[in-house]
Amino acid sequence: MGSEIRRSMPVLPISIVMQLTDLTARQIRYYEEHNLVQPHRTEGNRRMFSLNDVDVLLEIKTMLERGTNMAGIKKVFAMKKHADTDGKKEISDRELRRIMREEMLQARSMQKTSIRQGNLSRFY
DNA sequence: TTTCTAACA
DNA sequence: TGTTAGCA
Repeated sequence: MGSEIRRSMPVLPISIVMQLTDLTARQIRYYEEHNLVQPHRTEGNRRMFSLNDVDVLLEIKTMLERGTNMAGIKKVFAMKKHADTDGKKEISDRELRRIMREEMLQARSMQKTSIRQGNLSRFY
């Protein structure tokens, strides 16, 4: 899983991430406060993001543009973490399913997929 | 020069 | 979320 290591390598300063995602530094730091991304820190306390972090930020941006609020975004990401860890464990929160369904429909209605369908499809 | 934290005429 | 202050 070498490519995975590469994607997780913290090599991008916030300025680059801003250009890649079209998000402001304020927003990026705000999403970090909410644990949506966890960039590494340099000795000088500077944030260093990985390509995976950029992907997460882009997904957040997509959901934001669609109107999803922080609460909804948090739930979806919490679910994704849960899915990665427990594989195929049943979801208890109905609202979470509703948000997930909307996310799937939205992603499907567009040309790009904001969330890997392979990870979510098994819940439907 | 760039990024960081904290805070709000 | 923007923006600014004062550091590192």
